[in-house]
Amino acid sequence: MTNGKISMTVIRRLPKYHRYLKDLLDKGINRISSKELSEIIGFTASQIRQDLNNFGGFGQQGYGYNVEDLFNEIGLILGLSRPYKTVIIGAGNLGQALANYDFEVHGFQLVGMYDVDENLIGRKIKGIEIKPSNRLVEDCVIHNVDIAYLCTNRESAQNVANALTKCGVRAIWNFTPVDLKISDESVIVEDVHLIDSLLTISYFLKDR
Amino acid sequence: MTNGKISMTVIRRLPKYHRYLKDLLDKGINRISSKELSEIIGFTASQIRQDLNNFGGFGQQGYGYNVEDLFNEIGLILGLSRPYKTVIIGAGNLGQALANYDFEVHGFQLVGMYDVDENLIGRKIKGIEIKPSNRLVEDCVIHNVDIAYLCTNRESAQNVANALTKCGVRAIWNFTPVDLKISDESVIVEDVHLIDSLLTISYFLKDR
DNA sequence: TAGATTGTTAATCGATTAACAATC
DNA sequence: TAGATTGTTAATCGATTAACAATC
Repeated sequence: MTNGKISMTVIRRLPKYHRYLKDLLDKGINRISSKELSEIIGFTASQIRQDLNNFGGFGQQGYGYNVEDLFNEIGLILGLSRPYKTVIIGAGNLGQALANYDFEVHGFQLVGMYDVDENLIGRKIKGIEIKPSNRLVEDCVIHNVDIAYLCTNRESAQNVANALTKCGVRAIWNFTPVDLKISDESVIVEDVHLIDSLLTISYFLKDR
Repeated sequence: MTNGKISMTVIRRLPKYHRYLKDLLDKGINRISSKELSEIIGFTASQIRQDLNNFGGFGQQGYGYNVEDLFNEIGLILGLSRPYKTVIIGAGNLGQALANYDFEVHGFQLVGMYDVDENLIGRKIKGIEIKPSNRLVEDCVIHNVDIAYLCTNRESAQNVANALTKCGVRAIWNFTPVDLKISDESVIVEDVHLIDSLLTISYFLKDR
């Protein structure tokens, strides 16, 4: 199906399809045309058909798409068919917030939390004990961790990232305001630069 | 300078320019060419010159750009010349994390935090007392709040958003997994859909 | 079958890159 | 002045939209 040359713009729309199809499913709707989906999701019908046809012909002429089938297909495309092991580095408010999100339902299983703060070490969040950061590398190797949620301060970010790439972690979800330099190109870095997002707001507010 | 038809792709790059120029400034570098900036920021030199010339001719032929001037100009473009008043709705871990970020240095002043949880109401975060959510509308009007950080659960998100638009809030920074429906088109909504970001990671991990 | 809607090709639009004259 | 680098136009590339034949 997928041929590896799917564009980033398409990939970034996939989670939105997934969310809206879940909503439709929960509402008991089992059939939808690209035109109807267009009206609720806000992409054009043409774009929806183009996007989906990157991965296969999931629809049926004269009928549309089966909601459940399409939801499952997109789940497969997004890699939700199997679990991922995750760790959180930096167990402050943000790290704790992420620990409490229900990412497990999508297969993201939290196996460790780490911090350097003695006041946090030993505490349990969602059944996971916060451990000292010097245990991180060892644990990642033992547990075969897939994804690290990086919630440290800006100063530690690059060093922790370097350590993570050396112990087999395959992706870093980066919440620090640093653009990480990663030598291993197979490691995926997904940035959540909150300040960039906030400055976008102020751009639009400035002359109102 | 700005003519209102700047594309979203350009606008979303501005905060990154701002960050990198700050770094250069802190390093004491006061002059940079588009080529040099290109090498550290990762955009092409051509793109950098195109981007900047949307807003004015900030450079000088044969010389390049003055780092401090350019940093200040981009700050102005991003609307950082004046303060914004902000509130946080939902004072759980995420809300508290946002309260503790140093957004004040960019002029985002937190003036209120709200929650429905009796265990949280009355607590102080960074000198701000968490108040019951039924005080939100009144306070927004009194304080002339510009931006609301929406950190409620999915169920409350749309209702709170409706209330916010009615009391003059001009932007919503949306951390809920809901695509808000806002009738007032002048209200800016900036989504931080964490789950979408995480699913993008799993897309790339799936067949590795 | 007739109607509906897909899958897919072609046309358009917008964004990025390349090139170079202007000029500091 | 000569060299460097911008600002800006033109060329290319990629993404979106439109159109329609295929087909359920």
